[in-house]
Amino acid sequence: MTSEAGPMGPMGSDILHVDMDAFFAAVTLLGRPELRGQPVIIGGGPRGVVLSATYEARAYGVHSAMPLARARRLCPSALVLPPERDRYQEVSRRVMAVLRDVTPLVAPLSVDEAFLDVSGARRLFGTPVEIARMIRARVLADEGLTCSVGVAPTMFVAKIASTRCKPDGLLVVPPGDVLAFLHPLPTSALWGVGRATEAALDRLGLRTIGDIADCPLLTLRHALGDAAAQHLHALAHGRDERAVDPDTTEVSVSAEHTLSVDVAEADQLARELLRLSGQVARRLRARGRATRTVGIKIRFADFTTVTRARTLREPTDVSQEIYRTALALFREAGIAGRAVRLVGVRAANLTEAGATGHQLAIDERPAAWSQLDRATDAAGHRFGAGAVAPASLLPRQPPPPRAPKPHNP
DNA sequence: TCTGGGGTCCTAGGACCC
DNA sequence: TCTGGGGTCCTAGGACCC
Repeated sequence: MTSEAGPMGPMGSDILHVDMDAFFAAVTLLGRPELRGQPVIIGGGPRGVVLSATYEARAYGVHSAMPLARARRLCPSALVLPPERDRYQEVSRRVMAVLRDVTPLVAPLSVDEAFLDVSGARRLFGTPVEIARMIRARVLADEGLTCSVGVAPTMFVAKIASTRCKPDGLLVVPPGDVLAFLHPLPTSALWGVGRATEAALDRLGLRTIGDIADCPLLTLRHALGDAAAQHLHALAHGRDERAVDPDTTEVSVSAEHTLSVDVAEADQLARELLRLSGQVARRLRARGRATRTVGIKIRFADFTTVTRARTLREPTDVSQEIYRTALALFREAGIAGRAVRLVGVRAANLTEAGATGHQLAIDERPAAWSQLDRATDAAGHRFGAGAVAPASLLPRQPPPPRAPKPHNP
């Protein structure tokens, strides 16, 4: 709980939301300056979606999460480039470091967004607005990238503010202006209102945030359930008790993959589960964590999705154990023969690795599997991820030429 | 339009315990 | 024998976010 007030008191606009503009596209364009000013879309794959698009492409109606096929139709002149995730991560780390130079109270929301509580930084760096200007200038000078910053008394108002001043903007919402700022906005501007909730609100005749504020809580509760109703009602009145929390400990780790064509063959799906289990386990080990609940996700050709999960007696970070559980879940799910478009593996219920004494079955020699993982991780560090893989994941060799049958006269 | 991959949080129902 | 109520843990599904 960081409720300490800055020199302006607890009611100042001390929360910043920093949001990079068209982040993936902007970073990619740093390496391709000749493309500046043109419609560029980041995305790829036979069944891909738009991950990011320049504002020139957005002018044609292209936006994030849109199927690439549709984006291409809307904007045939756009250049579609593959994502460069490592570069995005790298730039993200440096931008977050700029923010942490201002205050340790930085809560990253994703690679390209973060909240800051600057109430303790006034003495060093000035008012929140001055800090926002400084951050924008430094990110531009250091990285050649623009960002938009919302400044407000609460996290969610700061977030809406940054969204409404994009791109390359700065918007301050003083405490006294919060309700006048919020109430005319459509319900969908609220954090937590997506398609389904917007439709439910619409059925109640609620179109703006002001409408929600005026609606009795009980009515909202019937339509949305307890938690969502409370949440939205509070937000609509400008109330948001959350503090900027720099703790970023994950609750789960997952890996999933959409196959380039639908697959019904069990062996091929099992190989995919093996690969994804390895990815999940490797990430767990890299973070020093272990999982007690292993889950799988299967999406069929018709887009219906099932999940299955199993909680283990002891946490594990061993690739083979995660795979064995995932495979058992897959076999027990009774979906043999159906055409699958996506498979996923998830680890939840995370603990610190080694926090509990390993109590292991004697017959399965997990110590040996664990050693294999460590060796694989080390090789991955030296030779790049994927340098060492289970034999069943290696590209399949053509069958060896058949030896001529010995003549046995 | 034909829908990625990484996450978080909530709900509802069942098992189990007291 | 018909029958409470609360708490915790687990699973499946879904909404939502970037």
